[in-house]
Amino acid sequence: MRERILDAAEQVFAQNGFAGATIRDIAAVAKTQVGLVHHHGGGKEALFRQTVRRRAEELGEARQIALAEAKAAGALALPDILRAFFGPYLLLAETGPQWRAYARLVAYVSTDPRWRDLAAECFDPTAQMFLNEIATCLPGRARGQIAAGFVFAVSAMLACVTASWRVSALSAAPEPSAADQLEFMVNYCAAGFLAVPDASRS
Amino acid sequence: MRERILDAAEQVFAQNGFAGATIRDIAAVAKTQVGLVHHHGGGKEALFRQTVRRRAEELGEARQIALAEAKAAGALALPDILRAFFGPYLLLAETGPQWRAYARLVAYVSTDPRWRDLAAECFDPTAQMFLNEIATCLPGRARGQIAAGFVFAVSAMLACVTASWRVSALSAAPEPSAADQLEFMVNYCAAGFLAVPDASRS
DNA sequence: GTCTATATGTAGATAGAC
DNA sequence: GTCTATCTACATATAGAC
Repeated sequence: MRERILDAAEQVFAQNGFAGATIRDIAAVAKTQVGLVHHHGGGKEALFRQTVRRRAEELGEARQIALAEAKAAGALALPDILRAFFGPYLLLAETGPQWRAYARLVAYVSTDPRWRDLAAECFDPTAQMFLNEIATCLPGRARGQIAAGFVFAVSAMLACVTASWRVSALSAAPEPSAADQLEFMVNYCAAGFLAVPDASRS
Repeated sequence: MRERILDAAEQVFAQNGFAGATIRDIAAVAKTQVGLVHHHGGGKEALFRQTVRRRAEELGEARQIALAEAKAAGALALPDILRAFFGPYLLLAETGPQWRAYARLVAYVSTDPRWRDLAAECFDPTAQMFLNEIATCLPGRARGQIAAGFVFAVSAMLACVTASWRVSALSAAPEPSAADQLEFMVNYCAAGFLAVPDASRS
């Protein structure tokens, strides 16, 4: 039951945001009662935090494994690092709508200062790990610039999933495959990072 | 009075999203009554649409003027186009918190399918104009790829404004000046666009 | 146009039977 | 653990006096 409620909560929160979601909607999706959602979820806010945390853990682990595998395969270049970051999520996003909906949740959490602590708890450890790898590929760049480039890359990835309908509307083109999206993002962001001027040579 | 209500609505909507905002909050910020907000705004949804439209028009005009001025100054290169797109907003964002809050509103509208028509109405005309200019700089690239790169650039700009606190948190660096942010984004996105492979030469 | 008062619905949360 | 019934608060919206 607990799992079913979390699944339902995730879907409703992703679709409507925190304020727009209602316990009643969640109960309806989970085919259960309002009281049970409270019983298992511990209130609306606690339920929200649980849903974000649950997938953040799984995704963070997949990314760290992908990074470790890329490292084992040889010296890490910038595109390899980005692929290890983007790839696991795009793979998961293909497994079903739940992981696609999660992108909206992450976008929601990572731009709202209200969830600052949740974002820090769920996303910062993995982010710092990738930031360190990127920094070793780009010696001489200021840490702030690398962090800015990384936040751009994350927002691009989220836009890729949450706003693909806008890309289609603007270009009258069909949606590309996940593999094409991955290569596009890796190329775009790697080039963007390399364009950051080296602060130590000026 | 109407202006004061729109100002208040914009602030509250940007801070809490559509569902999280309440007419009561808006009335309180505008220092007026709930009934008046309905009277002038025509209901919550109509009020929301008005707030988004009002600034979209002003921003779109500023961008088109910047583009025309850049064109008059000589041949348009990719960084010139991006500067004409990013620059006007970053300038406005420095004039006060209202324009900074607007970035959250735009991010909200442009990722939620519920506001699809509003996004199309407010943002597409200007977007198409810039897409066309970018396309002439990048002959041979598929329109879909250019649109994807453009959506990335927009999301990066929004992230720059709405998630600058996350950049600071990740890097322990102070926030850069608006001029530095502009140059960073122009460099990053221009390089990203140029990395898109030419579909006509394969 | 402005304000008070109110109608109507629905939110989150809980109490208590089984 | 599960379900029904209900409490309390606050949401949008409107009616009607001034």
